[in-house]
Amino acid sequence: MPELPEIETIYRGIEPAILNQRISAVVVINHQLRWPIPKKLPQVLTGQHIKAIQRRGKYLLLKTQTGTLIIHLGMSGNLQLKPQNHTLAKHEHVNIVFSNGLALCYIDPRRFGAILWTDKDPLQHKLLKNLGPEPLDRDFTAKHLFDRAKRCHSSIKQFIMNSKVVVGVGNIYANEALFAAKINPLCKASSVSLERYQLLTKKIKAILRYAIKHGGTTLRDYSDSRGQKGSFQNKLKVYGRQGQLCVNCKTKLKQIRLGQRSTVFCPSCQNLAIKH
DNA sequence: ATGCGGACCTGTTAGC
DNA sequence: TGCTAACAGGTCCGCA
Repeated sequence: MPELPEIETIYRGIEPAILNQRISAVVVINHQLRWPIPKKLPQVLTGQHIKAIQRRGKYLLLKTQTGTLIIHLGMSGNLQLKPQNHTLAKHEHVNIVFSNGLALCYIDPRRFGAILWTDKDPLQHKLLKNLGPEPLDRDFTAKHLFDRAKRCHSSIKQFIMNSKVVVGVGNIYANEALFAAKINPLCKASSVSLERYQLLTKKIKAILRYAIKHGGTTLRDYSDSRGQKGSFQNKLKVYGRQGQLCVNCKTKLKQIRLGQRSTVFCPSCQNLAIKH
């Protein structure tokens, strides 16, 4: 489900509803996510206030007086705001109930997501401390990619999907950004020129911003915290369009698998190998 | 240090 | 119609 634009959309939806709110109850229906939800969570959270909410890559951080709740939505997770007396959805695993009567509901069919607690600096948590820069921040630059790529042997697509290189670029937006920058996804990251990385950096930023503006991409079941679907799926130029014609040159789009992920590109427009 | 495949899960769809 | 296999928005872990 969620890449950076989807997480950002969820973040913007829940922030005004739960900031400074008091947690009146925490109900865990199923502890078994990617890692077990800490047993002590209801005890730790109840009575606390949400002091700040932050997104780091695809992680959401909910800070209270005593620590931080680290939430990752995995492949199929979602957060929904509902009245506290709502009926439970299928695959609804956690409810965080606030004194304003709203419940923040964690729903995740595949349970690849995670809900963890830390009382230390969350950015130094094992899962977050090695993350690369935020793609929409100033320190995400062409030079950063170019320098980092020198010691990388993988393809450009796997390179930009590596969260140690840059966070938030998942399969959909990796495909779209490489198409926009006219780079073949199979091309070695180390063979891409600084000039081409300048174009790619611009395209990644532009596509992520544009997707956020459109509320993210709803392929099957993604929706924001109020149940609203995204619309960026209508703007996709290559992802999911294998066999259809390139919007630029009418060549048939090709699909391959790269690192077990579906990869779609235009063999004509994205012909950049070593040259640029 | 880097890279690869497997693992974690359920649901939907394509193909026979 | 029904069964099976492949695939789906992520990413950690163990091993080479």
